[in-house]
Amino acid sequence: MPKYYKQTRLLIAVDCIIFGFDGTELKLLLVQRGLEPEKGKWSLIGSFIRESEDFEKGAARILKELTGLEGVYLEQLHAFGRPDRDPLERTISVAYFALIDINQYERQINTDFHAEWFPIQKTPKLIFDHDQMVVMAKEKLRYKAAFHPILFELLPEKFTLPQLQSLYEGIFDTAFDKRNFSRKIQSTKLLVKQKDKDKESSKKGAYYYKLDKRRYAAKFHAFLNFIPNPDNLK
Amino acid sequence: MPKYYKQTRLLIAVDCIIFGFDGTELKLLLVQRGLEPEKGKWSLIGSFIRESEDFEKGAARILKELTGLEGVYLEQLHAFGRPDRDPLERTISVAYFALIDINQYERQINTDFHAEWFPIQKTPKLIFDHDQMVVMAKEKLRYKAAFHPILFELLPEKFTLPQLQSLYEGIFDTAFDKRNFSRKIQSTKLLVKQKDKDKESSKKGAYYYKLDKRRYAAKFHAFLNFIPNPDNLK
DNA sequence: CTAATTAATTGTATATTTTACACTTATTAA
DNA sequence: TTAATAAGTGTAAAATATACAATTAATTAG
Repeated sequence: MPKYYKQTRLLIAVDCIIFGFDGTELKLLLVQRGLEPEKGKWSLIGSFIRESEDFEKGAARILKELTGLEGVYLEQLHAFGRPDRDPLERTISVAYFALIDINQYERQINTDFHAEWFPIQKTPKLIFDHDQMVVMAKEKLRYKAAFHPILFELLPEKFTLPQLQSLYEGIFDTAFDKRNFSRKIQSTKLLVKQKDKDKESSKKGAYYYKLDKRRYAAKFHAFLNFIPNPDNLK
Repeated sequence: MPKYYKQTRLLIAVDCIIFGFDGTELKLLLVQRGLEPEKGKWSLIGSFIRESEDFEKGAARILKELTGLEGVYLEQLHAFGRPDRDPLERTISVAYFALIDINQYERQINTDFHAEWFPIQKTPKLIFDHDQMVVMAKEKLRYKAAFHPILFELLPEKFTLPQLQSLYEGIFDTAFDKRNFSRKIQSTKLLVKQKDKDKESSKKGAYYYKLDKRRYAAKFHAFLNFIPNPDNLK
C-alpha cells in the first residue's frame, strides 16, 4: 500500500497544564525539564506521543506518571504549532488541562521529575510557549467555570460552602456575597448536606457537602450561570 | 546541534469545517477527495501542513485556495489524533472552523477541487473521522453563538432582522418570538438601522441593518445572552 | 461561669431581566 | 377598494439577580 510521499513529518508532544486546589489556593504543577534544550528550566509536564497512542491516552499517561492519579478531569485545550516553538526541532504540542485535588496527589511518586506546586499568581517563567499555554488554560478554566460545575473536580469528596466560595473567588479574582452565592449554588441541587462539620477554620464549624453524583453527571453540560456577573470573560 | 533522536514523527494536516449562510439556510462546503485512499468520496477540505507553516496560516491558505476569500473568521476547533484515523498512515489533523457569507464566495475559483455546498442537515457521509469533526463544530458553533455575536460573520454587510432571526432559528433549531428577539438584539446596540429596505421577501419590506464595527470589535468577547433559553447546550 | 470573639448561617425587599402574548402598518396584487 | 402578506411595535406578569444585616454555634479569655 502506498504512503503519502514527500510530506513533512513532525514531532508531536502532549503537554499538560495541571491545576490543583489545596483548599485555599489554586496552584499549577510544574517540573524541571530533564533534557536539552532548556534543561533545568521550569516547564509544563509533557512527552512525545508514542507510536500508537491517542492524545487523551498520552495525557493520561503523563498525569499518571507524575501524580499517581487516574481518572482525573482532562480536556483538550489547544494545539500549538508555531514552527519555531521548540528551537531544536519543530514540534507540535497538543495541550491538555487537568483538574486535581491536591490532597489526592501523592508526592514524589515518581522521582524522574522534580515537580513542584506553584500558586497560580506566582509561577516562574516557563520554557518555549508554555506561558502562553498557561494563560490560555486560565482563560478557559474561567470561562467554563462560569457556566458549568467544573470546579468541583478540584475539590475533595467532602467540602464546605466557604471552601467552595473561596475557590470561586480565587478563580474569578473577586468577592461574592455569601448569601447570594449560597443560594445560587444550592439552587442547582447538586449538593448534598452532610451531618458532620469541618471545624478546622472556625469555631462554629461549617457543614460538609458532597456532590450528588447522579445530578452532577446529568447537569454537567447544562447551562448554569455560576457567577454573578459573567461579563468580562473571554 | 543535536535533535530528538528515536522519536516518532507524524504527518500533520489541517482540515476546515466551512460554514456558510446564503440568507436562508446554514450550509457546509465539502469537496470530493482528489487522492487515494478514499479518492472521490466527500470530505472536508484539508491539506498537509508545510515545512514552516503555522496552523492558522495553513487553514487560511486552504480557505483562500478553495473559496477565494481572505480575512474570514477562523477558529481552531480541536486536534484529532486517533492512530487509525487515516488508514494509510497515521496523520494528525488540526481542525479549524470557518464562517463565511456564501454570497461572497466565488464559485469555482479553483478547479482543482470539486466543491459543493450542502445544507447542514443533508450532508453526505464523509471520509475518516470528518463526520465527527462536523458534529463537534456544530456543537461549538451553537455554544459560541449562544453567548457571543459570532453569527454576524455569516451575514452580508447589510441584513434584515427577519434574516438574522431565521439564521438563529436555523442554528438552534427552534422558533423565537420576534418581538423578544428584536428587543434582545437591539439591546446590544450592535446594529445600526439603515434607511433602505429589503423588498425581496415581503411587500412591506424590512429595514436593513449594519453592524456597528467599533462596538462589535469591543463586544465580541463580552458575554451576551443571545438566545432565550441557553439550557441544553453542550 | 460569663463575656468576648469568630466565622457560619439565614431572609427580605428591590431592581433587573425574561417571557408571554396580539394588534397595527406598509405595500402589492387581485 | 379590498384582500393578502410579512414587518414592526408595547405591556403586564413572572422569574431571576442583587443589595444588604442580624442571629447562631462554638471556642477562648478573663
